[in-house]
Amino acid sequence: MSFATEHLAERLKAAREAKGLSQRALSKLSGVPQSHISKIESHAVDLRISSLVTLAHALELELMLVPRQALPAVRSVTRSVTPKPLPSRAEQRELARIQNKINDLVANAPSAHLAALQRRVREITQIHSQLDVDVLQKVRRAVEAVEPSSSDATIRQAEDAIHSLRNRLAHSAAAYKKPSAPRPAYQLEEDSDD
Amino acid sequence: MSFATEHLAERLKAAREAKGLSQRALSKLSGVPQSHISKIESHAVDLRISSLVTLAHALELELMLVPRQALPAVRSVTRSVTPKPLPSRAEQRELARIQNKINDLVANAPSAHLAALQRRVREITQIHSQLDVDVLQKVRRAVEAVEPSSSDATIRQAEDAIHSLRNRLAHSAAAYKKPSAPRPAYQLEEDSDD
DNA sequence: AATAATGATATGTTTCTATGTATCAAGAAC
DNA sequence: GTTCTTGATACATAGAAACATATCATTATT
Repeated sequence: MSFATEHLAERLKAAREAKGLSQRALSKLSGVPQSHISKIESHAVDLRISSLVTLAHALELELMLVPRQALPAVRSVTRSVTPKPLPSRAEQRELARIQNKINDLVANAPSAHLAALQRRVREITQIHSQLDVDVLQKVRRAVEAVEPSSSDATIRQAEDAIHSLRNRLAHSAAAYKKPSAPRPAYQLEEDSDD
Repeated sequence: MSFATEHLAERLKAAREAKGLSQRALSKLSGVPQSHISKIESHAVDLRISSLVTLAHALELELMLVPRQALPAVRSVTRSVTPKPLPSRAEQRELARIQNKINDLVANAPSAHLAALQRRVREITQIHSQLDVDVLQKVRRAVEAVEPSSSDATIRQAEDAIHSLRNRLAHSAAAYKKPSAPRPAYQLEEDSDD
């Protein structure tokens, strides 16, 4: 339909994919229906700002108005942000199964304890840095072993597994916090487009 | 109404005012109704992207999705863009009168010649850098002296006045093309808000 | 004092987003 | 080969933006 905003939609889509999220996953995360996300990404709608901002925030993006003059510099800065590598399919799968299991547990036998775990797991899926599938499998098995009627020991085991996974992640994630070395001073000259 | 997009509206308003445009002027420039602009600036609507982009473009702004990580750096770049000083009321007035006169002339006696002049004048109002009111007045008188029935000499005079005005502007405007000296390397640390 | 320009508002109509729910074909995983 | 998952698409509905037009009080300008 050409609203001269296609590149925004493209960026949204790229950001979603860079995070390894499906439209449905982003839908859950943002509250925006999957059908709508699809329409947006295929340039079928002239969406409202609130929608765009909602989606952007879910993808850790910020909507900004940038002076034309500053565009080249901003683009250069933006490009310099190192994207996190995507987890493999297998890893995504393990993470999904872990999350599902915990969600079930929370649904069947709610507790502050489990809720905390749930949050932690979500946190992990967000960070989703490099992970061994083996490690993930171990965690998953520990989690899947838990039943609403399980002993505290079983739960503890799963908890510990998740906890150590989280710590490991916190470490490797730190590497991405402050990306590449300080950049050379940028210029504000004119510049060709992307 | 709080759409978490107030700052965008604020930026639009600030940009408009920085250009010395009234809501009606911006309306003409962008095609967006004045009433709508007012609503937008007072956070009364959750506007569509097309509207935002239209207005932004009229104000030489670009709508961008910026990774959270890059926000501080982008802000720093954006801030570094030196805004042009506003022309005084008196200058605005002179410019408006010149423009009106030429518009009338074009309407009454269209010609490629006049159209070119019209474009040039619009260009000047866009650049709107510092100008002596005296100089503007002189130009205005030259322009206002022209009637559809005027001699070529009269028209020539107006033309010359505008031409020299333009050249003078091109000079002083160059000073803003490359703003302040090269900046120090920026950092990508976290940062407080505006 | 009279005039013009400004931003905020009102109304009535048209258009389209946003949402919920559901289906579908293509491809991936088991 | 069957089941899941994916993105695209359909449809009905509610609510809101967009628009044209006009008014109004306030503030500048002459």
